Amino acid sequence: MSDVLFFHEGTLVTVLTAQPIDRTLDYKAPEGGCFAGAFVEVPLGPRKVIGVVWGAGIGGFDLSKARAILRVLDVAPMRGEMQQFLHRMADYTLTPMSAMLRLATRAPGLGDAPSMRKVYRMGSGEFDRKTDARKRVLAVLGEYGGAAFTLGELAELAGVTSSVVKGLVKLGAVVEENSPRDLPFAHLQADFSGVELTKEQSMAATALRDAVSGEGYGTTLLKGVTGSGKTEVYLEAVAECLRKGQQALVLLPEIALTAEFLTRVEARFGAKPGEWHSGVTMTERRRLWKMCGEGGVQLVVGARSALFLPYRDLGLIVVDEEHDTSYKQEDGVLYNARDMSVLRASLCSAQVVLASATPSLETWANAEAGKYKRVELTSRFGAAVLPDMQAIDMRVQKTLKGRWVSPALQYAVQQRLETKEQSLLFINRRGYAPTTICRACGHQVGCDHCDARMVEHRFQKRLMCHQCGETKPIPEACPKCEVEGKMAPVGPGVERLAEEVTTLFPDAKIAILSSDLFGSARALKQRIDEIAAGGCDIIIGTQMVAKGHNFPHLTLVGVIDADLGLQGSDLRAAERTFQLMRQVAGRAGRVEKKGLALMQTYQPEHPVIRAILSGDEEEFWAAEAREREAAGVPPYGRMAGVILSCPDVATVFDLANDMARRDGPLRDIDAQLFGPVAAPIARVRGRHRVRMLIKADKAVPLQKAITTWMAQFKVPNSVRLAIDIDPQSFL
DNA sequence: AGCACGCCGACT
DNA sequence: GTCGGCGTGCTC
Repeated sequence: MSDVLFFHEGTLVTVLTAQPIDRTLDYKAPEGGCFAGAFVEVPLGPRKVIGVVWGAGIGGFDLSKARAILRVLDVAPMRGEMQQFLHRMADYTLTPMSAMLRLATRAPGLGDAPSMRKVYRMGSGEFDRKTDARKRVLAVLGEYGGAAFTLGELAELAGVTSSVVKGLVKLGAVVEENSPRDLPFAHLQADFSGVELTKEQSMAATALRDAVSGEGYGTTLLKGVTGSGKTEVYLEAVAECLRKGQQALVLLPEIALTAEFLTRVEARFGAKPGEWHSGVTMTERRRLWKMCGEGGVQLVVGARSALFLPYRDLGLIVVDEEHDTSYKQEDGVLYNARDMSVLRASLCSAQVVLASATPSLETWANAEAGKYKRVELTSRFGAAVLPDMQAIDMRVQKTLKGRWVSPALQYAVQQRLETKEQSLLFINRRGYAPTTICRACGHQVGCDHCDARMVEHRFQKRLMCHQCGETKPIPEACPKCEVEGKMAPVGPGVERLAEEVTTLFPDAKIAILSSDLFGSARALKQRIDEIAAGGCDIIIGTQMVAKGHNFPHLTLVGVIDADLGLQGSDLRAAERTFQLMRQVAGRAGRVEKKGLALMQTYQPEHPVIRAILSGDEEEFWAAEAREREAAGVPPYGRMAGVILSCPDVATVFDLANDMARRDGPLRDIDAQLFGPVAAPIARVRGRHRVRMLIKADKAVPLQKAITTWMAQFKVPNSVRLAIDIDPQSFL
């Protein structure tokens, strides 16, 4: 830290706060001075806010207005590389720095005094009445050496009530002391337990270890089919990082997957890592945030926002299931955690491992171009092999109206029931039916606040809007023509499929896995564990079943509608369908039985369906790449979305049209502007939404041109504007 | 984000 | 005459 700027008391420094002010403000350094990067409390108007000393003061205002920094907070200062990361990411995503700082300080009570709690350890006092309970307490304390426990922990371990411990404190046999609540995490041992790796796995592990033990930045694509042991392999890279004394970060796409992952980490390294996601308590978050900066945590497992923790010495970032769309933040700051991981690693000379069975085209192309190394796992663990994959041609299958399971699929499920094996039926639609229509007048029930259809959720006996979450009762009479008893569900949903399956197989035990049927991640995890243990015959699930859950008794996967998403104007639809179908199919036959994956489709000759069935993934990616390159779209061109929303239609369209007319700065870099058009769902929560799309060559300064372009317009208060660099969907 | 300042409608 | 509506602008 010797090269970090120091400011003596009274010198002018500039401070970045998380307030939405698009510049830093100057303050006088406090008593005792401060370093650049220090977290400080500063006065702002009548309030006190938290900020970071960003550098030397800028001046250019009435210096008599400069106020002094109130105090320097007792947390590790922000490192230069973190400041740089926030800056670079702000420039890339066109996000104000204040919003970036908000991302980087998402821990509560940073300014609070270190919170203390009472702990209990062995004392030296002697006493006469050695009851059984008292002996047990002393035995526990003796067994763990000089360790200290909280009252609850100690009482539970000794099997006594807390009053026994308190009694011993009075006698002096146990001492009570204050200890900071924010303690370092348990030490992880890189070599706690070895794992047996196959030859292929150990070669992959060696490649990753070598990358980590070397100096400098690098990214590796770890491509492995489902069940090939990707996790075991990248945990070896984590182990190498721990041996070097550096910190590691593993990003997971969904918090439902963290519980299982934590167990695996504990088995491999002998202790639990730090955990970071929306379900973690405030106190634990603050502890982890502080320990990241002090080096008191070696491994963090978390959701995308874990990328903004203040690591002291980050050596490795693993992005598991790197293709997963949930890495793209779609509200607030718009960023892709996978891309930003690469940026962060390049600024702190760390390694990145992007793990996936079905990489995104961006990552595939970067590996092809030699920007990323590529390590591959081709064989599945143990005796399991990839399932047979077949299409069921729905044009020739006789399926009744309002029914979705074809005779061929029904037969395959029946066979599994007879041999007591599990089947999974996949449908990517929540609820009972996607639309509710009046058979008398054709009216479809829509949401009052959005231009979206209401989806029937029979389970909850309500209609729900999947845009804003609004629900209303299922109407008896048509809201439009008032004819009674003519409201009918149209199309399939996971609940309706379950109903059909119940009639087809009345004796089978059926489980539904849909994200909206579970209140908490824990409840969901418990249900998944029951199912994995063989607690049902047929699983019916939505997208969530595709993500990394292991069902060892599963030998059949049936995809109800493999065509979903194949048509439409979304450039990534083919890629996403391919990834989803591969992931779902990969669930079948994980242990010793070969699995079967059946896909119901109306277009079995579609290139994507053919690529999935043939298993020739490289050809699929190469073909997709050729098409995107010809069209000049990502990853061979750049795109940015502009989304405007406002309660008033006229205001938002007027502004958008004006923006489209005055597109000089965009033309200067030969970028094309498309739109404005109403967004696919033109009204959400009562706000009218308009979209524009900018398409540019890969090498042009797109962000700079957009900034110049935007500077021309005064955006009314009622209009919300978001720029989405590298949008996931172009609709 | 807050919180001030400031300029127009229905009330004691 | 004044209380208060929330549009606009500032915070070192």
